[in-house]
Amino acid sequence: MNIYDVSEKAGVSIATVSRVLNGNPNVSEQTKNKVLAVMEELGYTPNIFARGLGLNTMKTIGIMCTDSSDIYLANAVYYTEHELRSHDYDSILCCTGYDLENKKKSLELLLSKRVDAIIMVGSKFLEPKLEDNAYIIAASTQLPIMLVNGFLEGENIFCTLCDDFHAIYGVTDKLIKSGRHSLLYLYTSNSYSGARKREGYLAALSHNSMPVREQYMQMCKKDIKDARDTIIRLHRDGMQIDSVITSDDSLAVGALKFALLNQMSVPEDICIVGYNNSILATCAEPELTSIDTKVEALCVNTVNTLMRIFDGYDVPSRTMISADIVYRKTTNI
Amino acid sequence: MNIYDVSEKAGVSIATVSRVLNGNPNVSEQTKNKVLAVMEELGYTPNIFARGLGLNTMKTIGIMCTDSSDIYLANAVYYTEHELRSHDYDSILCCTGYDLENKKKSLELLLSKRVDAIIMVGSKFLEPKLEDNAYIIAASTQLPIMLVNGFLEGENIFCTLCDDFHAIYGVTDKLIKSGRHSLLYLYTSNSYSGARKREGYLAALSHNSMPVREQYMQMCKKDIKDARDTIIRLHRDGMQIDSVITSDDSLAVGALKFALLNQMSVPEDICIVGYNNSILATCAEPELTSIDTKVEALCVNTVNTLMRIFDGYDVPSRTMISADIVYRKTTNI
DNA sequence: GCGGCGGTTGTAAGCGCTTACACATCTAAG
DNA sequence: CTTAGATGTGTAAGCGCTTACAACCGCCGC
Repeated sequence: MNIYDVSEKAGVSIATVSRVLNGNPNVSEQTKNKVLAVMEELGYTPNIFARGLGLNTMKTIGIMCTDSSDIYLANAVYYTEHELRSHDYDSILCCTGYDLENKKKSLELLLSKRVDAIIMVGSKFLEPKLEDNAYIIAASTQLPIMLVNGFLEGENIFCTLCDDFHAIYGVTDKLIKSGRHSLLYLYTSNSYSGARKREGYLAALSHNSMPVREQYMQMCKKDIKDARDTIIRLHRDGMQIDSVITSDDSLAVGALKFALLNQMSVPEDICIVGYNNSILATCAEPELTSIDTKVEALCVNTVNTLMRIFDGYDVPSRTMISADIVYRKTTNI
Repeated sequence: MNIYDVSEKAGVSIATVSRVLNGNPNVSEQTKNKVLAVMEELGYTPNIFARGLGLNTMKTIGIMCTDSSDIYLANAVYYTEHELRSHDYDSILCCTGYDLENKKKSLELLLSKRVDAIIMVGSKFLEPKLEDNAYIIAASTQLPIMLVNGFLEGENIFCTLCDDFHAIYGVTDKLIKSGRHSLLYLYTSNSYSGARKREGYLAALSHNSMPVREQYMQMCKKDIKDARDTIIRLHRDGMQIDSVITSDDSLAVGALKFALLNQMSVPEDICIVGYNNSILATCAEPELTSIDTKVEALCVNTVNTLMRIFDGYDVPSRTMISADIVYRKTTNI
């Protein structure tokens, strides 16, 4: 079943059929209808490979995601895919994991699939090798590389960022102003976005003339138990803690478990702030104050920027979207 | 940059280059190495479209998922993608939503992409129209349709199911045996898997000679608050409840919130059982007893079955994987 | 009556790859 | 020494589509 079958049955040439297929205006209304009718009748579907061969594009975008089972990233993938589809683009999903070698392989795979652009979700972008990779792609192909909440500078690299700095700055500042002075910052990774959050925390301390104490910035796994145990350990070592600011809701839940074990009341004895405003925030008891990072807006902007690039417009290489603080029961600020 | 450039530079014919590309054994070690060296030097990447044109396959599987932002489905997509990749297949992700018209469009899109099979995740499979669609595909193409925890009968339709019946039967039975007699079953949808769970609940009642009371089977949205409010309403109307069995962890969390509001102690006054053993189960306080539905095993089995189909083996059209009850703090059975 | 001009359609040359078949070598058995 | 068979390589015909170019038609103005 190919274009010849259609052309034969419709009594026209394959060129005409192809024109109808591509919405070329140089076809009389009459012929067009006839061809369309035959296509319908035969249930004809154009062969995407042949088409791609000629056009050398497949209207397909590669999505690289470190871990699509992560709640936050799953949402990002979902919204990205959704928005792409509304623009008539498909996506090939590539879950790379955090291993650099795998990322590189995924990148090559997407390139070999002749995707029209690559959207990266959840990469850390502080790893020199990955930077190299992104640079190499951007340089060797004209492929736009879109980073969702990541940052790299480069010819064809475009970033849509959440304003993590001001989000963390905002809550930290409010907590301090409300009288808190032992603020633990618990984070999971040294990603670009992670670095911005950390800066926000530090800036708030500094603007309030509070000392920076290294042990009050602790890294742990993105895991409820690991977060809980980290705080338990710190507490046992005598650390005073009246607030926990985290880089992910799961850590905040860990903090909540710690408070429960120690019979500390939340938010009186200890304030807890989550991040990403995921379902964990409303699942927790009491419900978590959390930062809404506007995943959907981030993804929509990323895709729209990409579409503008395809259309030949100049676009800013960097867009910042501000986050919201969602106040719930784990703070009284 | 194409196969001709490589063949010329290597001083061989394009056929030889193609053979090297495809691992055809009829190439001398010497020539092969020369060709590989030239490819490397030129940074040659075969054009996937041309390849697809010749082979009429792209080693790509379409994944249809109703909502990849759902925790359970995100996991399923993740494992499926992962397993496919380990078999050297790519996936095109299509989030269809629950609208039938969209599902149909997604189906057509995947077909037009010439995917080699379709894996459906999270479809309800009780909707007549969708069945029709699946039947049409299965009949009109030779495309295998793989259902992850869904059930349809048809020529090229293969299902990997979680044994939801025995999972729910098991907990319900244990609860009854431990003395509970007012067991509320809270569920979200009338999917195939949902129907099996319900049957499990009913069977357990019946085997313990307990009456079936319609109002003890309640449907609500997959949403913490909606579940909570549903139970609050029932309770206010005077319903006795000493156990809540749910079809999703989020509903169980809702039940937990109800218990908290009513100062009922868990599990003494009320036992609560979740489903899917998601992160919500360990996020909740107390942690939820939940059913581990073995998503990974389900997905791995689905992909492996597909690979066997591709290799020409006969495979069962239906595989059942048993679920585990993970005992935590919301039950004392 | 003729050239020219839109509008419409057809012809044929790719796009980059796979692969059946043909052909050339070389080996080993008869 | 011949020859069947194994082994390695090349030729060329697709795969189904796009599109530049050519060709045709009817119609206009001169």
